[in-house]
Amino acid sequence: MYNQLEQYLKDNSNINSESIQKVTSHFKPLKTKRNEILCSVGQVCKNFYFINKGCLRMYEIDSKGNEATAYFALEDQIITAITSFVLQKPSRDFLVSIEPSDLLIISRDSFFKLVETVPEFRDVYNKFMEFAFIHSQMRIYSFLGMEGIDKLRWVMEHEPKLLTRISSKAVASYLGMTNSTLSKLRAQL
Amino acid sequence: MYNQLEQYLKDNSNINSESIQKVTSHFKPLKTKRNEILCSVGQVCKNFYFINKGCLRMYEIDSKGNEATAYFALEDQIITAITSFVLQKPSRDFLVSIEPSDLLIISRDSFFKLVETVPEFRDVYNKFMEFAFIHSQMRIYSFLGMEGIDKLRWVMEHEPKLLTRISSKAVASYLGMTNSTLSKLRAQL
DNA sequence: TTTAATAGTTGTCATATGACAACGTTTTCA
DNA sequence: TGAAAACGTTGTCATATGACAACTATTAAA
Repeated sequence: MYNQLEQYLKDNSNINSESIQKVTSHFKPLKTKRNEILCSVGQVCKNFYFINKGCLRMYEIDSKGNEATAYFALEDQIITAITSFVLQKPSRDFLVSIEPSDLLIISRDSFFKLVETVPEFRDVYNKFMEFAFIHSQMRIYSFLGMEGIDKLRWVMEHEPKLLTRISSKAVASYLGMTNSTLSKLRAQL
Repeated sequence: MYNQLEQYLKDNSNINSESIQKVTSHFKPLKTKRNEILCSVGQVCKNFYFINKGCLRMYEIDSKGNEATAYFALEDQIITAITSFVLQKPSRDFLVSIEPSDLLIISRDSFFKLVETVPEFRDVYNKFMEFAFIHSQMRIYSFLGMEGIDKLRWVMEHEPKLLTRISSKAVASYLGMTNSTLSKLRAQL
């Protein structure tokens, strides 16, 4: 149940067994179906998730009704509706399972209590933030001024799993294009 | 000299006078001209900056020779070529002054020593990361699938200073469009 | 101050992409 | 299993934006 999370903690800090025990004890298993909403627009996000199996997606719906995906998280990754989780303001995003998923869930209170009391867990959080930021920068850069075909190639190179596993529609919303455009670009390759 | 930095530290943590003293003592003043390069592509970024006066810009040049601006930092903000600074890999970005600027500079070694030894400074760093990430998310979202005119309106609403202070060319590279397009959009308003 | 370089504006034209629709395929769930 | 919904593909057409160029305005440097 906690093997993957333990490995994640070890990979991202110099954490010892005792602290691992302390940290993992605050995570509870949660099974979701496909398309289950973990955080909805307007809600204040109260939880943080580790993915044992499955896939979550964070996205918003803009003023024209179009979806824009911020990111996807697969196995052995952590995710939350970060802006809302951090600032405790109503979320502009949906956090949704796009596959039936086995998750580990921790409340915000427990999460930040651990951040304060377990230095290694604080390191894990900071690394997560750094990674999230760096990933986000890569996308801004990579996508600004890039043509559709190049965005597609970028994802093929950097996040190929997305293309095999996730619906074209969702990938298109991640690339900032319509699904019909993505379909035509795929045909061009 | 250190008034603004002190205020910044106070605004972003519950730091006491002693720690303020300890932190600020590691920052050294640095005056730059216009268009001075603080970190170049290929360099590993070794410093972190606080801006007393002036403006810095972080950008990259893509494979087609087009500039893409990640962000601008004005007075009372901190900035570095973050990805390189964090990962200590050669930077893909330029960090450049776009005005003559009065900066405070701290080396990466001192910076992370402070992060480890001064809990309040660690908080400041984490807040910076959180802010940087959240800002970056806002842009990804806001710009994905948005038309040029709406991106321009977004900046007018969220970062109006950029439009009055920074060259159109640089703003265009921040919005992911050419300067001629930006110019035409401005005429439309 | 003068000259050169840079930046901004505007026009024309080509093109990538969105909007929409038609259609076939796959998935869902009763 | 069968019906309905969702998804993916492909076509047509309209349009926003890039590329390029010509010109003006502004800024920098000698």
